[in-house]
Amino acid sequence: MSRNLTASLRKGAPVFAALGDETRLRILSKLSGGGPLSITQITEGEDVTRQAITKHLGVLADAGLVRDVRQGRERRWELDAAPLDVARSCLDLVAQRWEQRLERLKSLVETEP
Amino acid sequence: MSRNLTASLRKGAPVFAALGDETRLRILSKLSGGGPLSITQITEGEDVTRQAITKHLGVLADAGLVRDVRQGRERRWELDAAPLDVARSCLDLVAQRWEQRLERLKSLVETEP
DNA sequence: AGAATATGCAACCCGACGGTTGCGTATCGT
DNA sequence: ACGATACGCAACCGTCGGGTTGCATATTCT
Repeated sequence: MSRNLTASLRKGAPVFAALGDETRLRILSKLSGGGPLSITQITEGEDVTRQAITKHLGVLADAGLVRDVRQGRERRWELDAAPLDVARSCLDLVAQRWEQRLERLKSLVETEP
Repeated sequence: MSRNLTASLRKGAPVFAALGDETRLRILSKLSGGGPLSITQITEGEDVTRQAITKHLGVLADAGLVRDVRQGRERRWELDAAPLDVARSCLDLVAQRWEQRLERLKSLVETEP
């Protein structure tokens, strides 16, 4: 049970690390909105270089959050939402235990006159 | 709506960044389990220095994930689950849009003979 | 073929991060 | 009062992350 938590946390860390950058979150946002986008398309409107975006995509890909599909001379990227669920369940576990603890504390206080 | 997304992402990033470290996740795990713990208590069992733990606690505190209560010569730390909800809703927004997109794509394919 | 477009690769810069060590200060226990 | 305990502060270090620039390669278009 607590082992489950620890394991979940270890899996969650890399995903969170990948999510812990505003630029990368914006990239995910773009990908969640439209279809698969090419690197230059993703770079459009961003205030960093295409190379920077490429690196970010690499990080996201390592975390499994995104995958690429080569198509001629361009390389289109699309979202893979699976790790998002991993991250969410990770958050749930911590939050859940925290709630439980508060609950226990609450009932403990309430029984005390 | 899309503005809502961007704002949510900007709020989420620091939280994710704070969560993107295994040691910090373990700290949160410890805090979610028991009551408020002192720094030395948190350090116990960890393979890094007390100072390192102190720094991690600082990062977590900056993200609002944790707060401290001074108590005599010791400083006890407890979880604040609010940012976890922020992070979760952030994930939800991205995942939700992604699901919607898949849904639209699916129905589009299905109507196409 | 030749220009334009889309991307890859590698070197380099710099600041932030994770971590340690050394020492000082405050508080508790006896 | 005095030792032990809990913590803070500051300097220092190696590494990694985000970013850029320059140049090479592949594909498309006309």
